[in-house]
Amino acid sequence: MSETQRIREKIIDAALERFRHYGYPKTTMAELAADCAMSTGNLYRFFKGKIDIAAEIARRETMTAVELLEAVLECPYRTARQRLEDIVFTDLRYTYNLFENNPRAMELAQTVIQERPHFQIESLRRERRAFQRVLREGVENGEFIVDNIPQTTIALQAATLKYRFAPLFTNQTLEELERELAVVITLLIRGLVGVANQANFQPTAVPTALTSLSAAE
Amino acid sequence: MSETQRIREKIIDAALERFRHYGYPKTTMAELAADCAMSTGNLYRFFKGKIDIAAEIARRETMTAVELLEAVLECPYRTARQRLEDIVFTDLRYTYNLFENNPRAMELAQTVIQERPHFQIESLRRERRAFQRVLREGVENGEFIVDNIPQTTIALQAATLKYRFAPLFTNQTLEELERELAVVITLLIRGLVGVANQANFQPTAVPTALTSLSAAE
DNA sequence: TTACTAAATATTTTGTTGATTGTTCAGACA
DNA sequence: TGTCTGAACAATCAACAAAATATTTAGTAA
Repeated sequence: MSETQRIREKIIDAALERFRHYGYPKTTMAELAADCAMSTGNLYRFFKGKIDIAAEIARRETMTAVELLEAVLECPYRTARQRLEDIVFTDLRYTYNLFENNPRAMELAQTVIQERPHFQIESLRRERRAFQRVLREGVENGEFIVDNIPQTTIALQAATLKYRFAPLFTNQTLEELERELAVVITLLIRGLVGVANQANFQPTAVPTALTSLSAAE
Repeated sequence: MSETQRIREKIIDAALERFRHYGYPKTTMAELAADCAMSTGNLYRFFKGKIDIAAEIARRETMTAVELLEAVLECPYRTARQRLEDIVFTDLRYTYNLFENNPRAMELAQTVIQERPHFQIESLRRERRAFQRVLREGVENGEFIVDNIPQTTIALQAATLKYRFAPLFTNQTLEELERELAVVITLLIRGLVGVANQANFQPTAVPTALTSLSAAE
């Protein structure tokens, strides 16, 4: 890791700590500089501005979310249907817990999206890759019948929109959201599978937690 | 109509006019009172407060939306599938146009929801009745196979959430949203119809406008 | 030249004040 | 008695100054 990179990490660490404790607006560049034992002006050699520090933190958060999805997809011996369920439930639980046990995270996300509208588009695009991968797998092994994979990927993402920023739309509990999502995903999957696979079709049940989402971080 | 009711209408009319032109916050109770040739204090005999006037206006807007849905559902000789498509596209187009050609409407809606959280729940409940009616019809005539109608109604509503307050989530054009919704609803309907009806299943095409949504009001 | 500081400057936030506005209520009027 | 007014009161807003903060830059040291 380059020296520049190392210093960037130090700044990020300091910001992570302060944003979590005091929130984005109450954290000053002077404080971050002091934490890193450098002058305020020097921060600007590592980040273009304050919002860029927040954007980098938010970006990493979405990256770890996507990595979590990819880890879930690595799990062997699962049908495409199961993988799709894994994705949406993991996604719901991850974002729900993130916003639940870290109230500042929502504020940070909204600030970044407000200042950098492209951020949201990129995050959605990254998440969509996981959907698309599962869809393609399912089509290849004959489990799904889809004529236009990119379009259907977008549709799946749109139909499960509510379960990403759930706390933004509703104050339902995680359990309620999970039960609701199970019905939604049942419908969607029945829409994806071919006639042959509908014979013994069972509704989706709320799966038990796939990964232990520790409260820390 | 009682005299009290008549005066309430007069107040609503004045508020409608002023909210549309100057917005909710810039409209004063004194102005509304003057419009109705009464004292400020007297307004409070007809509405509990300023927000209640806004809430009544918003409630009526949702009522006409629901009435529009019900009118669409009156259209004879349509399959349950077509009716479901009618609902979601009508809904999308109605709300999109409402917020499009009346920028104050969004502000009003958000103010009311903020102050009266129950408002949104009630609106969704009313809209859900239309979904549920179609679902029940579809099940009765064998077109749909649904084991739990209320649950599935909620799921349908959740999956099409994006297409109600669309301008809130995205700056996509109506055409883009329509194309996307067509794919979503195709998936959902394939998830609803029984195996027997999947034989010659065709994707949903974006329907031409069902009703002429005049720009006025 | 490169990495940095510290001061200069631009922008944003905060606090304060007066004015405006929402709401209540004592009393007038019919 | 029931309807309504207008003043009283409370809450909110708007404007502006002061302070805090973000960002830029001139200058220093290695």
